[in-house]
Amino acid sequence: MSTDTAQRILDRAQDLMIERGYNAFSYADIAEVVKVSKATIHFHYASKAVLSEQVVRRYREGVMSNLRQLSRQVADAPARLEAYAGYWENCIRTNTAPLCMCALLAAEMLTLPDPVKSEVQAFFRDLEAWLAGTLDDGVRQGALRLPRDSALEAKSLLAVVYGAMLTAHVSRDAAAFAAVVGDAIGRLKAAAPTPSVKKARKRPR
Amino acid sequence: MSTDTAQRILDRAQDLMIERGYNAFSYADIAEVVKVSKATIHFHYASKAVLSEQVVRRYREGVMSNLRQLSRQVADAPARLEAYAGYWENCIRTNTAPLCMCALLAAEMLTLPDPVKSEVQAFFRDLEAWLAGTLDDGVRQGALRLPRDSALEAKSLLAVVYGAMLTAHVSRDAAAFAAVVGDAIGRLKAAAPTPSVKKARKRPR
DNA sequence: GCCAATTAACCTACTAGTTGGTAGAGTGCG
DNA sequence: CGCACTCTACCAACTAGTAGGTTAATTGGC
Repeated sequence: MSTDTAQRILDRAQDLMIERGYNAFSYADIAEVVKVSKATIHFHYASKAVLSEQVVRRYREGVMSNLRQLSRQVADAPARLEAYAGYWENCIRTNTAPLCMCALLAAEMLTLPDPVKSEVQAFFRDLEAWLAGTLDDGVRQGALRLPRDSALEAKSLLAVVYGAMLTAHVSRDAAAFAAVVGDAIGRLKAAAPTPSVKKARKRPR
Repeated sequence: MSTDTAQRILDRAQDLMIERGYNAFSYADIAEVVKVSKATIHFHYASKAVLSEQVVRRYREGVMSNLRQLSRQVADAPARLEAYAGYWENCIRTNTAPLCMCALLAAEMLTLPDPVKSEVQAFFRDLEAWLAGTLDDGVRQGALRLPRDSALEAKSLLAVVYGAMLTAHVSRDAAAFAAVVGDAIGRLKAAAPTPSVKKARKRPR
């Protein structure tokens, strides 16, 4: 079935882009693994730019969908941030994905085709907004205390997570990632802490 | 003169690697600008791996030399950190170098030749050590107060700087870099601040 | 229900251009 | 001379992308 082939091409392209970014993968790489000819890839995706754009768009939508789900499932804002950080710590530790695809693409920004560039920008815009929203939730819950406004704190947290991801990637040190990001989140917790496991009263909104 | 050609090749290779990283520049790109043939580049640098390794090594040595000089010239640790951050803020704002070359190479890590990989690792090792040293200086001077040990704080600061660099690069927003990094440094300043210019007593070790 | 036309999906074989790298022939200088 | 350096001319392998043809399923007219 065709849908299947198109999906499998997209899947493998994503794998390759997570591993190598934009400049270091080729149609031939995909063709080899998916067991189709390069022409088939061109049939489904007119150009490398189009294929890459769709990969990043789907990646972004997937991430944002997961984050929205996380927001629904974990009301407590600090716990939600820790779950987010924990996800990446796990990816790094198990080498599932040692780096967020968009961190890699961000570095390659100047060499990306415009549509891909836009998707990467959208990714960080959305992620930063989610972080800011979660920080606001935490303030409303009385579980977080922000030294600065949530917009700046979200930018800072985003920077810490992606910077820690990058440096941990270089030294292959998942523990360093966990320590740095854990510390950054811990700093935002309200001074009077919920003593570990005592669940904050669950309350809609 | 040959030295001159070799130098010019190295210079231009560095420019290209700062702009595009490892995977998106070619011998032809260099040859065109330096006005020599590709064969000449191969005469001076046997392979792309060797050339890149030397570029990164020189870059690293240059950066570390500048940082040591900064340590000598600016005794006050917070001011030293701010000078370091200010350097990058300027690079980003004026688009001199919108991203540290090693940030880009860190993202490309999995596709780098081994010798280049090692150089990138050495870069971050050295930079982190310099930051830790500066933080220690600040504590000794009474100008900084670290919530955690200097090794972890250095890792955190490194992550903030490189993460902010990456995200600012995506959104082309030097102000965001300055705000995030400035905040991170500000947080480390001792609660009772030296009122701006009062120099801490200079004391060897 | 049957046959012709169309279409989606895929192929092989190719293009033009680029990649890193090499061979070997100058060139100019001490 | 011999040596350091640079060149032209080439290579095989790879790049994204194209041309043109082959299936097999789907559609529409009768």
